[in-house]
Amino acid sequence: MDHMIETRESALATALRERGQRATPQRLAIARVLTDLDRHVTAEHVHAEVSARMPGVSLPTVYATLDLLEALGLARRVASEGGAVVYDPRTDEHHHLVCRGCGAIADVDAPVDTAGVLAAAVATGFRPDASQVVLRGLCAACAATVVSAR
Amino acid sequence: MDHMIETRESALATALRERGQRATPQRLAIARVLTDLDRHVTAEHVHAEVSARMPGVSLPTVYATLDLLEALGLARRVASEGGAVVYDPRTDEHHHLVCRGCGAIADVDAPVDTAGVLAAAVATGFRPDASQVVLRGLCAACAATVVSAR
DNA sequence: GTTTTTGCAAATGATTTGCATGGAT
DNA sequence: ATCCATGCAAATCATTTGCAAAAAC
Repeated sequence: MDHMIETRESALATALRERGQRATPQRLAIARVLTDLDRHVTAEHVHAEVSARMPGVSLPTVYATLDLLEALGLARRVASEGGAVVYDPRTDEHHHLVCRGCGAIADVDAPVDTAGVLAAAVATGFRPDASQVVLRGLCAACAATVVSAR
Repeated sequence: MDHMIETRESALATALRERGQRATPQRLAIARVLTDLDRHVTAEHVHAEVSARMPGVSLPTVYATLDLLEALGLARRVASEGGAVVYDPRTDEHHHLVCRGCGAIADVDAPVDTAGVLAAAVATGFRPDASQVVLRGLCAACAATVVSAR
């Protein structure tokens, strides 16, 4: 059992070391929390959960680690309402609905061909890590509020 | 000439009144600034420029008005780095590159078929106002920095 | 006249920074 | 032994809120 845990941690630890990054217990814990929570989270959310497992981890460390995990391709930022940055442990292709009323973010799993934009981006020298379609509008609940407010 | 200006202002003024909103000089000035600047802007940018034309306009008013203009479909939010919210006066379909190194945002004009996601979104009761593809990655300048830092 | 919008000041929320200590390699 | 990462506290930045006065309808 100890052996399994060791093996699982090693995968990330190795990935970090290969990039010249140090495999600290905080980073491993934060990465674990991210995959365990398995939903859209803010730095505060991650900090709360990681603190329960490993007391003393600071918020600045969580911010720095989430940035790092994004650079490693292990997490993605989703376009948020402008408040807190939201991270997504899903790294497969999917898209997002952002409600301009309440700020809720929902996933959408529909295929989109982004080859054209990707090619145009690369042509300008941009090196894309991830793509997502973002739809802004009103969620069902907020749309109902606007109508009833008339 | 006075007549032309009056006519131009009336278009927005009428649109506002039709929605039960008041056509205040601040709102008209902010809307004008947005189209005149014709680039990605933050509330601070808009405030600086509108202040030059109409001293005394407050930042909270700029925030409220940008929100309103987005709801009216006269401006769009673009997915930003997480710092300040960025508004775009372009309301035609186009997409964005966001650099995770420096936060720069660039436009991409390549067609993307978002019909599938839109349909999936509407099926959940979401009412979309706008769609955009967001590519996160490194701009040419930041990509060069990473390579040279090795 | 009534209701909304504005401006001001203060509050709140998110993220970053500086610096000394501790830890990973 | 070296250099990077962490924790703490404070600073900074963006945005929102409460409330009284002014303006639009």
